[in-house]
Amino acid sequence: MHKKIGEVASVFDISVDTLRYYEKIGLLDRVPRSDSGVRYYDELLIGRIRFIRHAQRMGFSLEVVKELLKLRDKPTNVKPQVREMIQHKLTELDQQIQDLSQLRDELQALTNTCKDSTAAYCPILKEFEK
Amino acid sequence: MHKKIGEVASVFDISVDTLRYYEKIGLLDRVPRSDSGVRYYDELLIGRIRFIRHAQRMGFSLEVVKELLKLRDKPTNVKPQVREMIQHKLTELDQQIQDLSQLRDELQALTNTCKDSTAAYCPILKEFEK
DNA sequence: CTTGACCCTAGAGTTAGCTCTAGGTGTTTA
DNA sequence: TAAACACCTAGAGCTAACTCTAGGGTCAAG
Repeated sequence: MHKKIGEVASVFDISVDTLRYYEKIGLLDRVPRSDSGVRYYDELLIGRIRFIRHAQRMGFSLEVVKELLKLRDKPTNVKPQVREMIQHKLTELDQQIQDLSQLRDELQALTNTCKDSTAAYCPILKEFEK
Repeated sequence: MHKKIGEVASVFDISVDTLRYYEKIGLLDRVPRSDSGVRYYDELLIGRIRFIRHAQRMGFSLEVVKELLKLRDKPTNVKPQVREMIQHKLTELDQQIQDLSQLRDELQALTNTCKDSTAAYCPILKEFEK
């Protein structure tokens, strides 16, 4: 049942370097080694890695994932803290989406500037002078 | 009329380091120096910096800005190339916006999982195990 | 008994766009 | 004349999340 690093890596489609890196930065405690030093990951560890990847996919930085892992390790009720972290991320995402949307609209307007133009110079580049 | 680096920096609200950096990476040619080695920026150079900052605000990386500057320096009609670069950026932005929106929706769904829950454990953290 | 596939470590390199450091020159104000 | 302040250079450091390098160990198959 216990998997070596290469096997775990292919399960999650990440590199062995990434797994060693997670250990190095303390996202995982020191992974148990065989006598010859080979890492062996049990189901608990693999669950932890799954958690990390999932949280990361949800847009959380590894630093925040670390905090989430701490909360996960706590036996107490941690809903309020977790909810707050998610709320914070939601707010951040909304801001990012808004910023990008505004940018897109401005760029769109820029291409319209140029549309059907018969000018010899490029009106878009001219716009960047402002 | 010619401005020293500190003055230019404050015009654009950037640091002098940033201006020297732009020169170092070839976004600006070697800026003319006084006998004692002090940089002096004329209107042409300042226009170029304005162009850089504007293009950067529009979401282009400095590498792409470099290409835009090359096009700007060309006397020939460059509209098609520029339009294509803008189109490319637009596509990229649309993808990013879509990705972030999906993320937001998933996170939102996650907080709903938890809402009004009376469970002792945190359903959100549970969700990350999957 | 050697080749190849895997594993190990410590530490350096990557990316973008700055930002800072150390050590020095020049200019301006009290 | 001396302190304060802006300028100069070369090069290192920062962030995040890896990715790679060098040098070496372990193990099964042929």
